[in-house]
Amino acid sequence: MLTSEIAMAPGIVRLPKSTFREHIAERLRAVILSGEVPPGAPIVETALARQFEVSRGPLREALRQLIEEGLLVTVPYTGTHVISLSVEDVREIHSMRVTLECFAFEQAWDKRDATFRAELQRRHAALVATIDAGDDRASILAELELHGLVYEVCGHRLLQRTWNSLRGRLQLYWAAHHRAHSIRGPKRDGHESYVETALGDDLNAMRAEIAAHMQRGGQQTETFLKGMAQPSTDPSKRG
Amino acid sequence: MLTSEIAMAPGIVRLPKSTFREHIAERLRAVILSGEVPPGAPIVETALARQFEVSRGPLREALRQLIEEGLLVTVPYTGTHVISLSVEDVREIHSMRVTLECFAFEQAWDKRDATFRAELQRRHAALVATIDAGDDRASILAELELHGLVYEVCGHRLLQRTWNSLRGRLQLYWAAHHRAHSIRGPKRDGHESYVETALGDDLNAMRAEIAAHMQRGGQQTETFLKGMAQPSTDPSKRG
DNA sequence: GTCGCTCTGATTGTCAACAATCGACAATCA
DNA sequence: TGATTGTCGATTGTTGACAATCAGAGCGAC
Repeated sequence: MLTSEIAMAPGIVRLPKSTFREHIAERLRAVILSGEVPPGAPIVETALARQFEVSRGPLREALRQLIEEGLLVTVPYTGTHVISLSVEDVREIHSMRVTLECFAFEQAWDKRDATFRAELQRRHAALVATIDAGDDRASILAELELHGLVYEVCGHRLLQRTWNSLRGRLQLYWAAHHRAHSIRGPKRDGHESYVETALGDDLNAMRAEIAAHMQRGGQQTETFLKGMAQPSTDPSKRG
Repeated sequence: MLTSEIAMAPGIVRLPKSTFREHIAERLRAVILSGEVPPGAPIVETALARQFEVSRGPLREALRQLIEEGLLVTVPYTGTHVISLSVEDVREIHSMRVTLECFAFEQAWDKRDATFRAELQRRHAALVATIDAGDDRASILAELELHGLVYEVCGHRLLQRTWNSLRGRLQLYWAAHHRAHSIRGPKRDGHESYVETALGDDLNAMRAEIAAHMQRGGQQTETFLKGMAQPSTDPSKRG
């Protein structure tokens, strides 16, 4: 779904104005989030500019965008590289997910119409399909799609924006996680009760379900990360 | 507190590496958040470049940074301008504040040592002082400082990062708000119970206090915004 | 009067060259 | 031998010029 398409009339959409910066940012984000360019990998402007067949101007702007999104880190006059998340970073991602997703369900609780229910089950089925097929990369995307539904439905743009930012880090972590040990594949789905509760009538139960769900995921990855403690390269500063 | 200063030896600190981009982003953010450049105002690259005495390259990167922070909006080949928040945007900011600040207090609840208590009271006193002095601009900063303490203490870098982003929008709104009608000045402080509860022992009471506090602020501004419904120029898309 | 067209000035997007800085290696000296 | 300093290649930061695009003014046809 292209969010940059602006509806003007039935069947008519304004084509998004294209700049090199946008295309580069999009493609670069894709290869980073897919894990093709692993965490910690250096990003060299001149090489990338040659590869994308553009000059360094628009490339640098694309990099600046990804830096602000929290996917890259740069040191002036020295270099740029893909962030590598520490154990603590991952822990923070999980706790933040609980908070945001509970808030999203609170906002969306009264908006769960028939369309929502059907879409939720459709996405769950899609996730199960990718897991059964053993397609790790697709299952990552499917799981993000499933959890993303409530943010789309709740109608809170600022919340969705925040989730988008968090989703990037989560996806980055999952991709690296899978890349390193591929422990996602064999595991069972674990979203049955999530979907069931989301379709039920108990908001408090949903809050508990989210916390439990994230904690399961957190513990699974916690054991994996033990021992390979790498320093966080995530800048806690603002600019 | 300059976080970029790194202690090396007594009296010796590493000077922060400076680039034009950083300085411009800093100064431009300051004038936007102070309200000197009001919401909706156009940002012309060539004019700004002349003003800052740099070329358009680093200036564009600074703009890109502020765009990603959500302070500016740009349309390719057309122009850039300061965002203007709609009524709905402000409503979202307030609801998000409740969620984040409750989460922050949950994380920080067991870390409220003597230093925290003293600092909280110090910042509250500073806020009261600015209000008594009738200094609207200073009182905005003081209130942000007061609410920011819990984020600093909770030790959750991702949460603090999220708060920083939200704070920018809040500050922008407050500045424009004050600029338009200056209704902040005469009003009483209203943080007594907030501080009192934050120093108490009831986390649930704190949650309720936060919700009530934000709702008060929300209602105050709600009436002000009624009727001057301006369309949101905040891009809900990602990048 | 209104619609559509062209032209124009302004603004942004892109490029290639140049300058500043850094990290690493080699040379030098106590 | 160890530490310090000079040098060099690589990389990023910056610049000014040029190209692409847009919004609106002006004008003519209907």
